[in-house]
Amino acid sequence: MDTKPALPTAEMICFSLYSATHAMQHAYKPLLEALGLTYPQYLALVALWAADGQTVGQLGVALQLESNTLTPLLKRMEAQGLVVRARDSRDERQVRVSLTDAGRGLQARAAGIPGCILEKSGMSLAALTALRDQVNALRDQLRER
Amino acid sequence: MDTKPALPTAEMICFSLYSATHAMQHAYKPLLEALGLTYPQYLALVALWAADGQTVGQLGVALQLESNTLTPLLKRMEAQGLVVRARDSRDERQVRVSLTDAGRGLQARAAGIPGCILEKSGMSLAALTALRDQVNALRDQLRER
DNA sequence: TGCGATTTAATCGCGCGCGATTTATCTTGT
DNA sequence: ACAAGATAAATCGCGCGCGATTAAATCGCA
Repeated sequence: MDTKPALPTAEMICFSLYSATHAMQHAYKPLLEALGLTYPQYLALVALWAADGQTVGQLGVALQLESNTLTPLLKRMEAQGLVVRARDSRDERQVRVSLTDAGRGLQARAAGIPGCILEKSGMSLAALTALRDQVNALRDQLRER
Repeated sequence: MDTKPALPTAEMICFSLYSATHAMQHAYKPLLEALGLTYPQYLALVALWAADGQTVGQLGVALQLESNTLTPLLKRMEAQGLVVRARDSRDERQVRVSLTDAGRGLQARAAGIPGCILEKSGMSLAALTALRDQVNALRDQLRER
């Protein structure tokens, strides 16, 4: 009654990434919904905690997302009171995204998340770091052709 | 004017998978749209090429997706004439998904895709296989807790 | 200075993913 | 044989991702 996941070799790497990403988001979900966040929203907050007041474009570079994804996401975060979006007075084309007190305040409440995920992964920090570097190398290869 | 992607250590593994998955789908896109397929539709076809006539649930196991994702996806593929969906006469709860001639015919036209992706990845088959196994191990760890 | 080219966000449309619920069918225990 | 429970797929709502397009602001260069 079982289905062998008998996918060809090259497809399996893609499927691995695909399903591992879903599993990762699934692992984050209970931790994040306690904070009222989705996974991409959390990634945006992490980027803003590291550097507040970034433009939409800079966030796009950091998160590898376009404005067509970021604009509605940031609007929802603004509606939640986590960030403020404002045109840059020096260059009105750009929109700067700044944390509110509530947005900054979430950093402390989210402090335990990385450790919790690390534990769920069942891997050592060294192994995860090595894996990360390989996955990043693959991603960068794919991006530049 | 650049943004350092200065994300904390544990987040970076997740972000790696997240962005590598997007990069992978981006790499597949031009190859797949020549066939009129999306990436999840292609994965479903690959699974059906390996084993035709699977139920929605079996496909869900193979692709790690639920019926709430698969049903509309398969309906779109049926509308394109790639598959047929039919209730199993032995157990009317189940729906079997079978390839049409057109769906089977795509296999030949898609034969070059894995090699093309392999080339774009810039990695050896051995390296990709090793990476796949590590990513699968991480995914399985995350799934079972 | 002025006008076309470029840059930046925003908008639109569509296809996923998935939590939660619903409907139809089958199984089980008595 | 029948009701209670279990199982399979479908439905609903919402938040991404992203290709394509649009609108506004800035830049470049004659």
